[in-house]
Order: sequence, then structure tokens, then C-alpha cells
Amino acid sequence: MNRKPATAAAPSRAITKEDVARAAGVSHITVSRVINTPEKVAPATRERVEAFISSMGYIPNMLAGGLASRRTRIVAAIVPTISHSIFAETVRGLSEQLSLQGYQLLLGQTNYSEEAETGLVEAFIGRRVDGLVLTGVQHSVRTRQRLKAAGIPVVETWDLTAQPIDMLVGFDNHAAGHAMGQYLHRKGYRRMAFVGGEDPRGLARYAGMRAALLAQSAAEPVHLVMPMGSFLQAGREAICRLLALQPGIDAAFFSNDVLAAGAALECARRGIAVPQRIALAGFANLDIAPEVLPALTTVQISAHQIGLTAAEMLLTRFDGDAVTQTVCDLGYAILERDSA
Amino acid sequence: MNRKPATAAAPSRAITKEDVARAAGVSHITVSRVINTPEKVAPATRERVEAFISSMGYIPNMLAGGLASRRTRIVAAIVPTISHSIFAETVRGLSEQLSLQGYQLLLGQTNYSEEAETGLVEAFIGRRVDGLVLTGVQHSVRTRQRLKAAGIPVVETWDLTAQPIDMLVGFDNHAAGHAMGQYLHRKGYRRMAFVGGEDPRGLARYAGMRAALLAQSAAEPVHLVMPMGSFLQAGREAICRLLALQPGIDAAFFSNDVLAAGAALECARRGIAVPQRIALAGFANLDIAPEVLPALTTVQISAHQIGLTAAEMLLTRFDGDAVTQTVCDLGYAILERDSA
DNA sequence: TTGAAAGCGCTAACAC
DNA sequence: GTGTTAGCGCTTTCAA
Repeated sequence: MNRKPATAAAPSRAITKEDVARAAGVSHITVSRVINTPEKVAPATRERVEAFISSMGYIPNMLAGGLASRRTRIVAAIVPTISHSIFAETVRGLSEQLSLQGYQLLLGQTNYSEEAETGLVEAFIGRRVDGLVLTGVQHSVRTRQRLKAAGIPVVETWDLTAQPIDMLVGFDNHAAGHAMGQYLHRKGYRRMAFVGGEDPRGLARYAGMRAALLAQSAAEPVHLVMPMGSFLQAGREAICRLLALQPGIDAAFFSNDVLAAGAALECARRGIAVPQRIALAGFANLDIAPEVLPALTTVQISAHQIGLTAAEMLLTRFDGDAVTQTVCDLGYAILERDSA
Repeated sequence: MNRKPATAAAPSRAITKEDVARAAGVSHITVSRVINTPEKVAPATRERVEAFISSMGYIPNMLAGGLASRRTRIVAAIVPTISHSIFAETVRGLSEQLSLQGYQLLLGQTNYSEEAETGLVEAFIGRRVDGLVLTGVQHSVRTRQRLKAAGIPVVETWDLTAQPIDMLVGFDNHAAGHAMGQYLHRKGYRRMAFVGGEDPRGLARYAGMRAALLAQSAAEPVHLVMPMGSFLQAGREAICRLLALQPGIDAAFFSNDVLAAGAALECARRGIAVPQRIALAGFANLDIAPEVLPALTTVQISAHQIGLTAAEMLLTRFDGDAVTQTVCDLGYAILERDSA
């Protein structure tokens, strides 16, 4: 199946603005203008230069351009992992919106490690990205220092805080958890559990739910921490563990829909009536939420919109305009379906 | 919730190698060495310089470095969409492996448009990426020309071809479809359908399945094309359409597990016995495949490994070594479970 | 409307 | 072990 052993290619020398300029009989700056500000070039000259650009297959070196202009037209995004569809959606939104304006997206994954985030932030600053999108509002001191020193536009996402580094688009995780806690309590459930990971946002949702229950003098919810990984399987295991450890439990709020869907699947398999025996609630309103049986009651948020909005904020800044609304609260909504 | 209107920050002037050099009383080249080849610097000098780098918070400008050295340490990946977990897995593998060596990932999405791919390739060449990872083996002439002219290392993924642009890691989609066709036929199913999108790889799987059935003198499979979007829902709709249009149908092979899972969920909902009334087979062995009821028979491939391998190939090239195995066939395997 | 000069911050090649 | 000299390919500012 193999072909010739491939060695490093020999890029003789890439073609430059000078080459095009020489061929077209103008100076390189004119070529530059044809590309960046065509309206400032005489139509005749422009057409001739364009013809040469095209026939010679000239592609401007944006590295050199970026160095000279101090604008790279690159935005970096840092997410815990691209494997979780919520973050994938945010990244998709970002990338789509950014590419409309000729910006490119550099992607970094932290795997939920703050240390990794710090490293990525430094790497991206080193690449002189025009803007940075961070997940969450919790960052190392070093990250904050670097960001401040670099002075580049930053958008934090997926959460809310009173002291954003710069801009922010997200929703109140604590309030969302609180709302679900109230909802479940109102529905008559009294012995609840929260199932999730240990990321700050999941923890905030748990805290919100807990606060809601305590405010109603209801029992404190069981907090079951599951490892991040295959959420579906984790959800199945979680429901088994919950039922075994706390037979009296009557409702479970999961940190995301996939976890909840796994639980629903397991209940179906074991003939456990949902929501009669145990109610299930998810988070995010992912594709899977309405599809399992029973359809999942969940908290609706918009992962994709987070990416879109973050991109818009950044783009506004890049245009030199001031972003008046530096904090964008996208909100959330309890979506009642059949599982709780 | 708003704070001060945010305006473009004033990055007075980023600190450079010169600044550090002056402070440490050495020349800028020594600072450069401390960063890039510390072993070539006297320990005493090194430590002093390192102290200044750290205390001054110096972050090298990789744009300038890249321009001078002609190496950006950036790899670009182009996928149809990051929303489909198979591609997200590939991107995750790529990013993980690359970041181990200090490389960063630029991400582009085509939304299955060849034209978009062409544009992205040009943009990435303009950014002088060190390597490029493409999805599939079908590309515009222009893309091929540009890539050839640029002479940068390229890895095509997710398919196989006799004439790769450069390097290749994937598996034979036609053969995988063929194998599933044979499997289903062997299992006794005779009136089959294929459900998928119109991407080249899905089409190849359909063609393979069709060839297998025709070789057995079995009936030609029905080919149902579903729009890309919410796969779960598309899977549900597909099974409804199939059963309505072709009541005699006894097996359906879906272009991916999510589609198949949607169908399984709908069958469960409507009390349609799987695999007795209709057998269901998926593709990719995603997390969801073993979790639905009945567990999905599918074709196992490794999306994550594709990313890992592509990164390794590229990294080998970057090290100046020749990649002897330019084509890596990761293979596939029929995974028999309960649905077919 | 077009061009010349200067420099963005770094690395490569060669000297000392 | 360390420094000097030249660029890398582009944009910016100013001049014509």
C-alpha cells in the first residue's frame, strides 16, 4: 500500500509580493494595496496586478503581514475538550462567525486542567492572536497577569461573574441549578441527587440546586461525582449507584443531558419507571434530550449562541469599536418534558 | 450587569528579546539561545537570562520567529463540521498529540463544501502552516495545485486512495460497506436499505454494501438520503419513511451510529421488534452504540486514532525524517451486537 | 495614484 | 560561549 518514502518537501522559495510587482511592473506596495485597499488603486493598474496575482498563484504571507501590522486575524479558543458536544457547538459557532470576516481559529484543549490553560494562554499570546476565548471564569493568577500584560481582547464564556477579565458571554449556572431545584421540589420530589463532574460550572449548578432545596427546608441533595469520559455509560452507572445507595431517592438532576440520557436508557432497560419511581432531569437541551424515552426535562441553554456572540464581541473590538455590553447573559430556561 | 464600555486595549509595546537582553547585559541572540538551545549557553549566563525572562514576563513573538525560521509550529485541520463526534474525536487526537510537541492547531470547517475547503486551504497556506490535515480524498483541482505549489506536508484522512496528495490515514469505506452488506446477507436479511448523507465516504459505504448484495444476487438496497443535521431525529424519521415506503424491508444500515440509534429509539417507542421485524446496523462504534436497546451492531473504526496517527506522521516530517509508511490503513471491523 | 524608506521581532550563518 | 550581520515578507509613514 505504500508509495515512495516521503521526505520533507523542497519549497524552493515561495512567491512574494516582490515577484508579482516585478512581473506587473509596479512596486510591491502597489500589490499590497491591490490586496488590502483595492479602491485606492487605479482600475487599470489593479486589473493588471490582479491578473498576475492570479496567474502566478500568489498567496500573501500573513505571517509577515501580521508582524508588520500587529494584527494576525487569528482568534484562539480554549475549551476543556472538544469531545463534549456543548463545547464543540460553541467552537463551531465561533469558527463560523469568525471565518465570515477572514479570521481563523486556533484551538486549545485543557482537559479541565487550569495548568494546561495557563500554558495555552501563554502560547497563544506568543502567537499574537488578536483575541482569546476562554471557557469559564476561573483562571490562574498567572493567566490573569499574562492576559492583562498582553492587553488583548478576551471573552470568558459559559458562566457569569462580577469581575470578568474583559468581556463575558454565558449564563448563571448557580441560578440555573437553583431553578431546577425549585422546579423539582415544586413537582413534589423530596429526596434528590445531583450527578456531575467536578468542573466549576457543574459545581455551581449543584450549589444552586442545593440552595434551592435548603431554602424549602427540603433534604440536602446527594452529590454524586462521576468521572468525565463516556457520559452515557457514566449516567447508567450513576443511576445504579444512586438506587443502590439511596433507595429512597426520587429525583436526579444530571450535569448534562448525555449523563441523564444514559440514566434514562438504563431505567428503560431495568424497567424502572421514570418519572414515577425516579425523576430524571438533564442540562443543556442537547439533541438527545427529546429523543430518549421518556423525553428529558432539562435546562435549555445555547452553546452555539455562546460561540456566535463571543465572535461578534471580538469582531466589534477588532473593528476599533467599543463593546458597550461587555457582559452578555444568555439566560436559561427550564424545559419541561416527561422525565421529571 | 455591564461594566465600563470596553475599548481596544493599549498594548503600549510588547516586551522583546532586546529588552531582556539589555536588562541581562547580553545580546539578543543569547536570549534566543537560552530559549531555543539552552545547552549552548553557559549555565551562569543561562540562569541569569532565565531569571530576567521570567521576571519581565517575556513571551517570544512566534510570528517573528516563524517568519525568520520559516517554521510556524502550526498545523491546520479541515473537517466538514466539528459537531459530528467522529470529526471532533479526530480533532481531539490531533490537538492532543501536536500540543505535546509545542504545535498548535488551526481549525477550519467546510460544512461539506468543496469550495469552502479550497478557500480554507489557501488561507492556511497564507498563514504558512507547517502541515495540513484534510478530511477525505476528494479535493478541487485548485486545492491540489495550491498544495503542490506550497509543498507543505499534507495528511488526508477518513478514506483511502491509490493517489494520495502526500500522506494518508484512514480506512476503506467501500470495503467496510461491503463487509456489512455481506454480514447482513449472511445473517439472512434480504431486503435492505442504506441510510446516510451525501458525503463521498458515506456514498462509498453505500456502494460497497450494494456491491456485496449484488454479488450475492440479493436485491439492490434502497438508498435513503437524509439531510445532515440532528442525526438522532433524522434516524427516527428515516425508519418511519423506510417502513412506510418499503414494508417488506428487513434490515437497515446507517451511515453512522447516531442515525442508527435514532432509529432504535423510534423502534422502541413504536414497539417494533429489533432485529426481528427490522435489523439495524450503525457505523463508527460511537459511545451511543452499545447503550441503546438493543445494542447496535456496527462497524468499528477509530476516529481518535486517525487524529493521533496524522499528528505523528506530520511530526515525523517536521523532524526532518522521512515517513516511510505514507499510507496508513487503520482498518475496520464488524462489531456484532444485538441489533442485527 | 504611486513609491521609497524604515522597521515589525526574530533566526541563520558566520565570525570572534 | 557569545556577538554581528543580514535578512524573513510584509505594512506604515511620509513624500512625490
